[in-house]
Amino acid sequence: MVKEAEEKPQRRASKELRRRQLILATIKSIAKYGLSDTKLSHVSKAAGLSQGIINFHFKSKEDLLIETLKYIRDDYEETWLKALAACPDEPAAMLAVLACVDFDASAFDRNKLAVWFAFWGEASARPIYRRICKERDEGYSQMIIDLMTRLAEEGSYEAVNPVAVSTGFQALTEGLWLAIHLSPKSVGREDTKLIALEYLALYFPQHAHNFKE
Amino acid sequence: MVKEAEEKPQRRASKELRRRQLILATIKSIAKYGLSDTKLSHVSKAAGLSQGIINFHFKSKEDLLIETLKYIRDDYEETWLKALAACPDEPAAMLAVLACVDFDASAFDRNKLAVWFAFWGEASARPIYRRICKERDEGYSQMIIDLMTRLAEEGSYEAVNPVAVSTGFQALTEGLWLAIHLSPKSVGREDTKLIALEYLALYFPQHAHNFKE
Amino acid sequence: MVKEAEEKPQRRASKELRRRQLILATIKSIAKYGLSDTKLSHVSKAAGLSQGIINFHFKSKEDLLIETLKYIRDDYEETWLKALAACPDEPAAMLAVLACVDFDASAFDRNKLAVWFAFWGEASARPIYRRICKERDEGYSQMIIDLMTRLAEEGSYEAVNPVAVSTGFQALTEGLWLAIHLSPKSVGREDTKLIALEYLALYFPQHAHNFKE
Amino acid sequence: MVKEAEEKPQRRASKELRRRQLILATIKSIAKYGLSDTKLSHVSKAAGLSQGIINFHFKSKEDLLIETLKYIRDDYEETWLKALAACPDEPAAMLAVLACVDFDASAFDRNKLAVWFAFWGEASARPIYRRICKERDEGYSQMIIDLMTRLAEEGSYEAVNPVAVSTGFQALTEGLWLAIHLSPKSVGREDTKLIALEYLALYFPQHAHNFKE
DNA sequence: AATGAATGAGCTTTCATTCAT
DNA sequence: TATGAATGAAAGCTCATTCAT
Repeated sequence: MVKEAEEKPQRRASKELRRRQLILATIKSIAKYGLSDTKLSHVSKAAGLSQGIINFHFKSKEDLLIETLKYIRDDYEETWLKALAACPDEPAAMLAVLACVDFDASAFDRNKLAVWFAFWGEASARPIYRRICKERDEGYSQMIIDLMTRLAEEGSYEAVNPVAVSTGFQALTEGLWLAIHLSPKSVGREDTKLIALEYLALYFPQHAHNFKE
Repeated sequence: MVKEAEEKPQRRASKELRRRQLILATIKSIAKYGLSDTKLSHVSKAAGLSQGIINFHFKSKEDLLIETLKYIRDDYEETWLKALAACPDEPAAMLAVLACVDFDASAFDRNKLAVWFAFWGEASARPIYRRICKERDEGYSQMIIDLMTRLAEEGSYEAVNPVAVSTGFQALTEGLWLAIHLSPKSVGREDTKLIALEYLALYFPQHAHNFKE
Repeated sequence: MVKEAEEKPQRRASKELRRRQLILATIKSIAKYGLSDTKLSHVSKAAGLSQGIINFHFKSKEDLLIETLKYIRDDYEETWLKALAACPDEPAAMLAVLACVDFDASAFDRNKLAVWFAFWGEASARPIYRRICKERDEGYSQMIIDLMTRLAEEGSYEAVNPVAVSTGFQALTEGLWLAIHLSPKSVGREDTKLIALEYLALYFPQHAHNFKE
Repeated sequence: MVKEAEEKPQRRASKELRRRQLILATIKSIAKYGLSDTKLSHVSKAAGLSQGIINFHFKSKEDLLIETLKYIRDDYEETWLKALAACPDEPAAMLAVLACVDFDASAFDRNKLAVWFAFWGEASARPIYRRICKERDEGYSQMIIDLMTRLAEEGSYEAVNPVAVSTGFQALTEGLWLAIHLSPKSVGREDTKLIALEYLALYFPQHAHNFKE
């Protein structure tokens, strides 16, 4: 029987599944209760499992939190990599996709946003969080710089400093996230998307048509 | 010696003074330990006072945290109001001042920055924090909109939507804060200041000279 | 050895068993330290368990106290119901049994007596205690009234007002408890029993023979 | 001036007044909050004075409580001594007065009643309270025994054992107090007074006319 | 692999007491 | 005498972690 042969891998898979399940429950709990009020009992309850389960799958609560942060770090990267993969290999189009994906219904998740802010909030006190947060930014940042560099060569954008503009672009995006985070009802994702696109259009006016919705 | 005065605070200080002293100690503690790891013992120790003192001057730990948040909200407003008061009453100059003040050595305080992120991190879970954070933004935001509206009338900036540009500007500033917050060593306040100023220059090119350092 | 079983309680006991165990420890503690000096540490130590156990099985200390009061309320009722069940169904005999059971070695428990006084002492300040104390009295009182009514019909006790006599009888009993409570060494349970029986004999002289020991 | 001569005594008197004031506030607080929830802040507030005042006039909180108990002990004795003084020197009349005074509007004070129960509640744990409570009973008890002995000699009450009847009488009175304490709304002082008087009438039928209202 | 009762360190909070004013 | 800010020991309670089942 095939089943027998798969038994062991299945068990491993199931273990991995449990961890995933608990990480997703942690994301929900952080969004709902905040990082400082997230208890393991919230998490296990949200996962529909028993109290002690977490210390069985994670070394400690701290470990669970770090794994949760790593999860959303990887998840974020995956999201924009996928978006880029589904788009023509032209820097302007790709930048436009990146500007959009952060605010698109398909990828945007209020809970994950809350988790980012939660860990950013503790970053000054916990180097490990800071490191993982920065890892997220660095990959993304490098991609933006590359794209802007390619774009700057395509057009005549000699004045544009890709590093600075990329820093600004990323800052703008994350600042707009804050606006949504604080005022989900009054700040819409459509508006913020337009603001991010316009930023690109201002710096790369010859490709402005790429940065219209 | 000045030190003596600090080590042995007057045994009987005014209530308002003590509260201030404790709030300042709370800011330090949040920056150092994070919001979720700030203990009252940290705060009272940082203030050089006894354990019980906090519940004597504040209803509870939660109350202390809220008062701390209100304190930095008011402190922030005071800072930019003062900066504006010391500057000629011209919208472009005033916007430039606002762009600079957030990154100027005179006003910038890494601890307070950490406190902002700490509370933003809990904002999704605690409406009271969210409300106070938004109050900070609203006054500032309104001032930016007013200035941009005046500037738009001065020059021929018909295409500029002051509300959207102001949202972007504030987002950019706060996003740049995040970059500093996460990478204090690699992201300099001079660089971020230039990025913020350039944002203004892009939208208001006829006043670009105002937005050079 | 039996001792071992007591010293090392089963690590996993049923919830109901633990609650009972903690309530009994609470009774001991109240008798020993008084209500105002009963600490959770006394209780958990008396139960041979750890500090945190109480908040695991009871919402709060207050909840534990209320459950303790309910326990002795129910325990008291059970005691006299059992005593009545073991006695012929004749009102005079039954009244005699009720007069005796409160002072009989078999049912009398100095600790529980102390607990009653402890809660009576707080009754004016805490409606919830008052309510539970009254519940105890009401069931008992009704039984006394019924028996006296039956007895009054049997003999020619037209002058006897069962409600008033029952109130007096219950008051006498509880007052005698106070005498024992305050002077356990000089006031004996045999003496008080005789006083209570004589009260009945005075009101129901035709059945006086029932009210001799 | 006379004033100078009196200055010192006045000061002492004023000190005594303060203590009295604080003891009265303690009685109110115990009735309102219970003994276990009576805080010095309640007492000083009820007295309209400042926090630290109590440790100035009493060695400690415990000392204040003991003095409060002594106060109501003396106050109680004073009450029935005065009532006896205003009554003809005949044992039956005097017993009737004693039966009444405990329930008479003139002397009855719900707060003091609550204080008695509060201290009785702690009596099993605190010998000092027990001692003072017993002191109250003893003087009163002796007076009752004396009166009953005199009465027994007057009439032909050979069968009456003054000690036992006196114990019963006092128990009845205190038990009726409990009924009032627990159910101030449903148990009236008129009813309890009649029950106490009837007890005397039953034991001393030849003087029954003395024990009618 | 999973449960959930039990633990106990560590937190916030209370409050009698002290003491500079 | 009197005040009330300050202290700090001690309490109740929380909750990550453990472990018998």
